[in-house]
Amino acid sequence: MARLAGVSRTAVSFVLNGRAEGNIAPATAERVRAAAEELGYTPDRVAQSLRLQRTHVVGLVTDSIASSPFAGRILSGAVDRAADSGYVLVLFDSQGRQEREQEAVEEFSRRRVDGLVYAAMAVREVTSLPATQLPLVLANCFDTSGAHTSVVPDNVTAGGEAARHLLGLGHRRIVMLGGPGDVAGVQRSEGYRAAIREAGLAATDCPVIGLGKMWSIDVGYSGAVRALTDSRGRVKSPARRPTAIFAVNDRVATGALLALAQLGLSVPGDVSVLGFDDQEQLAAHVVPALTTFALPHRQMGEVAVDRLLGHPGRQREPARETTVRLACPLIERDSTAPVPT
Amino acid sequence: MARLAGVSRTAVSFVLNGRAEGNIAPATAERVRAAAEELGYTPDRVAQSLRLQRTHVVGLVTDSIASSPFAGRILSGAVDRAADSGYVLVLFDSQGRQEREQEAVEEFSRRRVDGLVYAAMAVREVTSLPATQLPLVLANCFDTSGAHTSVVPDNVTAGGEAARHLLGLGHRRIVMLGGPGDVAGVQRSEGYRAAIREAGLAATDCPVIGLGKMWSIDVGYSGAVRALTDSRGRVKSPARRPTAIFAVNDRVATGALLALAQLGLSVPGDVSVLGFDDQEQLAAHVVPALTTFALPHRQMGEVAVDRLLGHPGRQREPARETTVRLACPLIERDSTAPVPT
DNA sequence: TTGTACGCGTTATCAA
DNA sequence: TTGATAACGCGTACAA
Repeated sequence: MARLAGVSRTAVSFVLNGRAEGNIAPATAERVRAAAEELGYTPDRVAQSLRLQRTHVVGLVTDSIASSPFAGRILSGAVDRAADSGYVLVLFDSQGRQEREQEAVEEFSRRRVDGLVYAAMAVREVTSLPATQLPLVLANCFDTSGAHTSVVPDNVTAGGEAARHLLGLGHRRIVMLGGPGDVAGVQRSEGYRAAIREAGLAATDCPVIGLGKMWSIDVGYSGAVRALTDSRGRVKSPARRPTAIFAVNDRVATGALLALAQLGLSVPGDVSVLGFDDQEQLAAHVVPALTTFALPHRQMGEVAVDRLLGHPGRQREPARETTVRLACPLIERDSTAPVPT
Repeated sequence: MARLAGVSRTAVSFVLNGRAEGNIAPATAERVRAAAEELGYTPDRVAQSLRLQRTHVVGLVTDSIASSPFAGRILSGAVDRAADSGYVLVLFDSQGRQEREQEAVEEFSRRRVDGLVYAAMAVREVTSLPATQLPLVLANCFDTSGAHTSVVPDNVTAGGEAARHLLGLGHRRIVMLGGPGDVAGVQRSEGYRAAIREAGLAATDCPVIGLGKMWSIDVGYSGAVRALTDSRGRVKSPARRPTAIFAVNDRVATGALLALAQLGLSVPGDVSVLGFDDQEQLAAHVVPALTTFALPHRQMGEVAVDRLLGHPGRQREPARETTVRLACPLIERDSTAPVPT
């Protein structure tokens, strides 16, 4: 390369790194650029990494990219932001096997990645973090020690909003399908209960029905059937049945929709259904389309690498809090309506 | 490191790379290992890469990890197999913007990745592949030129199996919901039609109802309503309505389930529903659970990197075909049954 | 069996 | 303003 332009390697390096100004004669710089263009020359990142002791690589390790329909969004958010800063993202998925996570981190360490993000596919407290000296930020999970900055969805606030939304529509007999059971569940139901209490309603009128910890469509289906039928299996009378269902997630809500259809009840005519997650391919497409809360997955990926890379977070304030809680905006669609009179 | 063990760098390198045998005195080798252990020393991959001119990195670029509920499986399959061979996977997601793909490939090239896999999230023909000298294999897509080896699901065979499964249960009035519309659709309907024809049935008894190209739940819902009701909006009589529905994917099948529930028809009592994809969190959890065809996403990721890395594919034969077609096994669950008599 | 010296492709220092 | 030269941390001929 240097040969072709008839200049020194130093000159080439300066020009290509934008430090030509004031160091290299404009004519020389131009010759260098021309030669680079002609040869398709481009600095070798490996050599650069060795020399600079910075790889411009961030490692992302996750407990399972495959198990969640959302995983993609946090990944692509992270990849995107990394790319914006000239970083590249290397991925490892432990399939939930802890020891593999440790190995992955060690491998990443050998590869001299500049930082690590640990992403959980279901929000949770992570108990045993891989040991490492590298900068580490947590996405969709947190450690109680608070040693690392972590970015998570604000489930409890959204849970409260759920209650207030339904209350605002006039509903007074609401059931929440799926209570505590995982971290997201305890947070959502906590916010929900608090808001119900604040509104002066009895917890017995607005019960939280536990659904175990597997919140799938079929579970939502049978939960809804239980909430809407009496002991003889008949649909409860309008005066006794709930007028609204707050489902802990969109899959449960979908199960409820299925049950409602089979029971001959209309949504939102007879009962309103409120979901959570704004699950792709589901929430917006079910019939009727679900009113729900959007989980900021993409944003979590973005903010995580922003923090890691030292961007103040693209917010006004440098924001040094160790845990950043992202809002879950309410997406109003067709499954909720004022209480039938 | 060499200092601590009191040996030369050569010795360290030999020992750590398993070339000690016959070159290094066992005692020395042991001292080296001990020292490495104590220091937590591990060879620097960056320096290694530079020296060996091999990075042990494979780059994966995709049109969109986020848009598909399956993406994760092909990713994690790829990551896994890469890890098995001491490779690491770097990820880029173009969000469908072509020019970004080219940039990504160039960046990967600068980073000296050892190979590339291009993964599409919906099976399709890829028209403009990023230009590159690097070894490249295609996952879930193909180029007509056949210049690259590509690994794809065998949709047409599965389409035929769908017809034969339903036919075998005695069904004679079947409707396929969602015909051509994307590549997967043309392939599935092609196999389906051929099998119907082979069975000697008239295409008019087993029509394929087009559903555009967005195969979502709501689309399946209205498609099913159309197929099951007459012009006055009443449910067709048992003698006239189809006894089975073959949905082009599980979301469409789910829409059909929703419609059937609202129309008061039971599944599989009145009509059988057959899906496609075995979509995670959906097919197995809908009520009733869907009989469907599993898309071999994880396997596609695995095979793609196997091919890339030169493993003959872990099959008996070296198998040099340029396109490997992976089977989509039928998963029998509860939504299909013999035709009602 | 062990150690020396070189090169991988950069960037950075410093003298010219 | 430019051009040698020295690292960065490794692997490996080749000499000892």
